[in-house]
Amino acid sequence: MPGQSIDSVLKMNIFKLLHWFFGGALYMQSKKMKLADLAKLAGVSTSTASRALNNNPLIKEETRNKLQALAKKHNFSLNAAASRLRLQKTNVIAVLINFDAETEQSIDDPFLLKVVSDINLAVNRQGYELLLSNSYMAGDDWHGYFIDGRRADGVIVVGQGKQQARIERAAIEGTPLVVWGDPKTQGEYAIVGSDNYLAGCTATRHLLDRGARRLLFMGDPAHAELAERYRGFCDQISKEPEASASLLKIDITSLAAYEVINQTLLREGLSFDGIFACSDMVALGAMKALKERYVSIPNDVRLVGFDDIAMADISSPSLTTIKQNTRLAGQVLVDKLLEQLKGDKPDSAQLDVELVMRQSS
Amino acid sequence: MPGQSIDSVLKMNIFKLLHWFFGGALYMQSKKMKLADLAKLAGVSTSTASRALNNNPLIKEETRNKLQALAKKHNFSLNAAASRLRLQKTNVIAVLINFDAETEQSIDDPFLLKVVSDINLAVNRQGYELLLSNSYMAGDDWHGYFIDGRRADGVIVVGQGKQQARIERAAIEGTPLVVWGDPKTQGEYAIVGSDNYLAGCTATRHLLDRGARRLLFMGDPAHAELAERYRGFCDQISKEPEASASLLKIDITSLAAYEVINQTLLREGLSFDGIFACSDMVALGAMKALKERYVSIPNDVRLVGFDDIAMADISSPSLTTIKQNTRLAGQVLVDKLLEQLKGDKPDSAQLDVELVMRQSS
DNA sequence: GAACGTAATGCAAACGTTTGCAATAGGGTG
DNA sequence: CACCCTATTGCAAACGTTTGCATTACGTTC
Repeated sequence: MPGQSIDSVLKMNIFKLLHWFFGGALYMQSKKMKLADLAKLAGVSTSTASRALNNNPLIKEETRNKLQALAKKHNFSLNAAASRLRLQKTNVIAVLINFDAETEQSIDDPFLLKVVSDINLAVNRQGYELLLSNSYMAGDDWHGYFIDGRRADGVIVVGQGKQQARIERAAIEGTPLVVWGDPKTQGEYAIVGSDNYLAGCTATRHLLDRGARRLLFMGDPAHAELAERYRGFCDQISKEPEASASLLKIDITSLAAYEVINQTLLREGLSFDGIFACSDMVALGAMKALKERYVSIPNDVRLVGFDDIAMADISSPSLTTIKQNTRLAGQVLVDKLLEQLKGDKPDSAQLDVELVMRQSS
Repeated sequence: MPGQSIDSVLKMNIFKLLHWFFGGALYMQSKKMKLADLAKLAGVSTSTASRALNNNPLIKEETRNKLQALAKKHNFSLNAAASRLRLQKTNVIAVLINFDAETEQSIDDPFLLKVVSDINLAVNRQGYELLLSNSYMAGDDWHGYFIDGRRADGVIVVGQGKQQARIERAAIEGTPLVVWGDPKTQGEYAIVGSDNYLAGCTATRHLLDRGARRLLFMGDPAHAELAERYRGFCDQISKEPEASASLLKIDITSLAAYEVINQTLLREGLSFDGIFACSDMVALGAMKALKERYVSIPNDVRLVGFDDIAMADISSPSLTTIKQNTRLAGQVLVDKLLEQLKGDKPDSAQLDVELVMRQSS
């Protein structure tokens, strides 16, 4: 009958469709192969398979190679969740961007992002993975969230912040922990950072050497790192009889810097001839304000920044600045964290900085 | 006897020591409390405890509150590894920074970092965590590594790259996947990105409107996104009879831009009066070279960038640019990924761009 | 008071690894 | 051939959750 023939055509197509579906598209996500399956395929026990994949010398090299080849052939990967559960170890390092109660806001300082990026490299080089987190996710109980929660084996905190209670608490509770911040701060935890005092001295001395006498510090000494830079700044100025200093306390953004320089110029005219900015972004904000009012850099005002972000080299005039070695920082941060995972209690570390002289001074 | 008394004193001290040791310092890292312990404390079964903490309405509200309070009191957190194993779900989204076989090198374009940062926000807002990864860790078999390996539930790829084989493969193998790139590219996967063609048109039209006639495009059309921008560029120029165009094919770095402009000026003099740079970093590199040779911006050369990074506003002259909405991009990327986790197959999405007019044009 | 319905809770299996210990194989020695 | 030694492999338990199903408690209805 005609009806039947149509029916069977339909059926055939449906079959084809199903075949394609299950044999093709869905085949890919068919039951994920587990270690036991791999073992069966190789004709060994799961224990042998496990050891073989982990390169355990207990297993004959021949067997090991065979299993590793088989695993590669079948795109087999171990279930990390299961491993972590069994081993009580995650092979993950959490990086915690630490902001002060700021409204949920993404990072805009390129320097911090660079630090994260360099930490990422160092973490990978050690065979760990990187969980990018922030106070929003981790809440206040960092130890509970990361360590007890088996989300990471240790934590790197980027940004000391103004209040260090949560860091201190996590450290006391036994969280393997390293902080990027001011290494002179005393606490229960290891801190890696530049020698901010020395850097402050160097930058200021450089300004003085260039003939500046009425100096400005732009930044907020409430931050531990900036406090050190400011201390170096003040110390150097006190050594120079004719030099005077003042402090422009601002948020660490280029916008704040731009505005405060504008206001200062309006109010007092050109009451300074040298600026030590606490970051390159601040320096560049200041530079913009100065240029708009036709203040010549470096003739009228010498300008030194901090960080050596990419823009420091591109701005015009290019920006003299203190270079922080983020690459090394990432390395050291991770090394110190891994030491803690081994049970040691590493000290804080000061990294050398470097004055990069460019046109702005 | 005297001997005994000494003995007992010793013993007492040892006891004290042990007490301090286990009751004090080590107490902190004493056996991590597990769900069963919490349940015992509350006098319920582990199943009830589990359900209570997960707010399962099967459990009486009173019991739920009690358990949640108890958990908070004891800083209890569920073992994520165990949950993930049992649930076959990680609640993690991997973000994969995709570079082209470049030597192990950290990102330096602030724009990409901004994208990552905005993705991070969006991911968190959905209650997921963010695994920051790269091709170095993930190898070629992304599906195996992330999905089968139960490291993440889905992947967001930042940077389409020049070769898309690995992306395609992962998509075919069923990886929930979204890419930040050129949404016009056809493929097995959803792509989110700006409308680069339109953006190219807008930027170029703007240059033409400002009177530029001999235009330069700086960038490498081998990248899908840049190809679209270039296409828009060419289309607009072809509509303007007297306008001419040329292409400076360079890496997307400010340094490359600086050098190529320098060379061009040396070789040909000022052979152009308008530049469309494929990124702000490129634009700023070009700007530096121009300023050093006293080419006036925007009088002699009008300059338009792309991205609207923070620096665009601070440079002087400030940089006219095409703003990409990274905030929204993060949101959309995550939304589309979550759709896939639900089983849907979302389409690519084009985001609107905006011409931000500043002094450079 | 038996039967039933509903709300709340408990039991036990399962997720996929890793590893201490037991077991086996194979080869050399007395 | 019995014995032992070593090199290799297998067995089974454990890691800490979640959840289908069974069970209990308790009030209601006939």
